[in-house]
Amino acid sequence: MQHKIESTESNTIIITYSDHQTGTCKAGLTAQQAIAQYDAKLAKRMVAARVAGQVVDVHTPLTENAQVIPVMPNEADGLEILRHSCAHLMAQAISQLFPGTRLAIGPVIDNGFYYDVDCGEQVIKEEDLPRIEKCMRKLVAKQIPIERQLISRRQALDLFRGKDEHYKVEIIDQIEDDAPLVLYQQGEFIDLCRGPHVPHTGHLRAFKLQRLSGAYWRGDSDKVMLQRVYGTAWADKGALQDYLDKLEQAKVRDHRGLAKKMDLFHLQGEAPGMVFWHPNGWKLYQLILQYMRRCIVDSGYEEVNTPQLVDVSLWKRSGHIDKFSENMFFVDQTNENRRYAIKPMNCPCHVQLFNQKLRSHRDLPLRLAEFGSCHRYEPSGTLHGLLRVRNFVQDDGHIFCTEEQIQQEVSDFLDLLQRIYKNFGFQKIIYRLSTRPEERIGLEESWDKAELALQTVLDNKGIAWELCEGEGAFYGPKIEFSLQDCLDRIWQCGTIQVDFCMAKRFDAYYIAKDGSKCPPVILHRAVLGTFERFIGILIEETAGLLPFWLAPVQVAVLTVSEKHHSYAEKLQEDLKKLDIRVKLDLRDHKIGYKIREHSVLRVPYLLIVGQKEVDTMQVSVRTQAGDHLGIMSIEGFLAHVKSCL
RNA sequence: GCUGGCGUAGCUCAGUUGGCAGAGCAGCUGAUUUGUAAUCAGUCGGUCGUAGGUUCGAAUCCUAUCGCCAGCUCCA
Repeated sequence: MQHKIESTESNTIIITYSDHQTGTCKAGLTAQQAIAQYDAKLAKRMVAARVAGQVVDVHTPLTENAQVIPVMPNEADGLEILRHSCAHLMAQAISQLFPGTRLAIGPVIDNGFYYDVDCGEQVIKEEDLPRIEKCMRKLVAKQIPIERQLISRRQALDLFRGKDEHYKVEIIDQIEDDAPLVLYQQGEFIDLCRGPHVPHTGHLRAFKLQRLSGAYWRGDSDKVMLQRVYGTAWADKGALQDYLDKLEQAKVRDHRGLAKKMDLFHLQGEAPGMVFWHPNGWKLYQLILQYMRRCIVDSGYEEVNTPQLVDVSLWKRSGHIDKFSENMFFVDQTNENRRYAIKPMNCPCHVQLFNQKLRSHRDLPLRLAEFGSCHRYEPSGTLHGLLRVRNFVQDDGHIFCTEEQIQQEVSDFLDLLQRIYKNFGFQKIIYRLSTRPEERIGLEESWDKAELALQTVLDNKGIAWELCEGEGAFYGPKIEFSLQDCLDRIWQCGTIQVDFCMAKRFDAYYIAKDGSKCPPVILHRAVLGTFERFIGILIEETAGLLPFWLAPVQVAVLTVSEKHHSYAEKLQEDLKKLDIRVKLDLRDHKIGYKIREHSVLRVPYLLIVGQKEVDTMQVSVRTQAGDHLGIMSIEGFLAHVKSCL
């Protein structure tokens, strides 16, 4: 189907190229033809055109004077089009190989694309992916033209109903706009799509299907589950290979593998989602905890500790039983005929602490902190190493304050958080504001106030943030502070949540200036989030090469032979006295063997001790990265370490 | 929880069509006394995740179950 060519007053229009040269052409010429006048090679390789700033298909006819720039496959817009077309190509191949397949959606994602399909009884297996790829390549070789068509809503509905494509029908039904719908056709394959697309399948040269998974139709777990096929696509084979190599490299940073190598922790089936910390891992954990303890004390918090098992009556009152019980563990103590909940959060207990005294406005803000062990029953399919567990400790805290104090407290918290993340070496923090969810407690006007307060602080600090509508906690909106793992998956770590509800539920109040009783606002906040997740991310961020201050073992002393043992032992004692975490390796192995082993364990510094060092009372220093720092005195080594901190 | 895949020695992994459970590393023993990412030899080690079933015979086929992996839903 051809585009309708609008008549123009003059038959000739002026086009401007990317280098600001101008030319003329007949109205109705396509963007590609216009580019071809200027550079035929470019026109052949272009995947789309930017006409007057709008990205459109190459076949789009030009109707008025405009700048016309080719969109090439290696630029961002071009790649996106390429990937989108690749999703269609894959859907075409799947439709051929799995007759009766119904298509849902096939969008572009970071680095690639996916398509959700419903093959009825047929199951796409991992081993089918090469088959689908092969079919795709055949379609590529045919250079099938990809044609755009405009179609009325009625025609579209008839078409897709006729094909029994009920997902497409549902999508069309939900498009409110009365404008004509856009179809793209390549060979026998037709899909509803906004486009633009590459002009023919021959442009899709570098792609790979990656994995399969299930995905609910419209992301709703009550709806049918579709089969999702993921793929990646690039401008050329080199870029594709670079990306695949990068993925392999990233997997080396996976904290689960590194934890094994570094002997940090393990998980086992009898305690799903709960961590067995090994000595090295627990050292790291404690170092971070002690650091956080110093930070919060310096920031005006008081540390407390509260029970892990609390009678369900308290959780009924807090609202957790209503809104959160699916995520809670319970303990039935039958000989007492009592039911306890294992705490999923510390907040209700902190309110109990607040309530133990009559509080004055002069006591506010009251900042309570707790490194309390919490348990949450997370669905089994969501558990993921340290990044998603069922038993965790947060660097949790609750600030009891007045409404007027919210902004200052949130602002101070953000400063603290940014300082701490920087100290751990994180550059990229993702800020998200999550607003009221459907399941919630509290008054609408309280939510209005709380959401506004958080947004104001973010804006005042000039922070770029995303809005996550409906994703707040049941008791209040929150700012989430997220970090990314080795595969760029986003994990929420820190958070600050405004809560106007919890205090009222527990009749918590303070005496205001005018003598009246007022419920305090409670700010729930955590900088790291959970130690578990934070450590997982930290390991991936550093690829296990922890900064010196966090290395479980900071220095290993390795002897060349038995003759050097007593000197090495003395060295160990001296370093211990200086609070350096040191390990001595006197085993009967060659020095290369010992170096390899401690390098794998990611020990930052290896001190090699042989005859030369014994004679001169020095050490030979090697870094984990394999750099030789030469032979130096202990003092010289310590000075070097200090200079690197 | 859902979909798909996987589960074999401490670790990383082979194991063909159903036919005696394997390798490398680690461990242990011995030799070796070593100079910057794996010294040599010998040796130990497994109810093949668990429970049923089919079969003359199951790591292999079937069913259930637990766990893990990827994604979905959910979430720090």
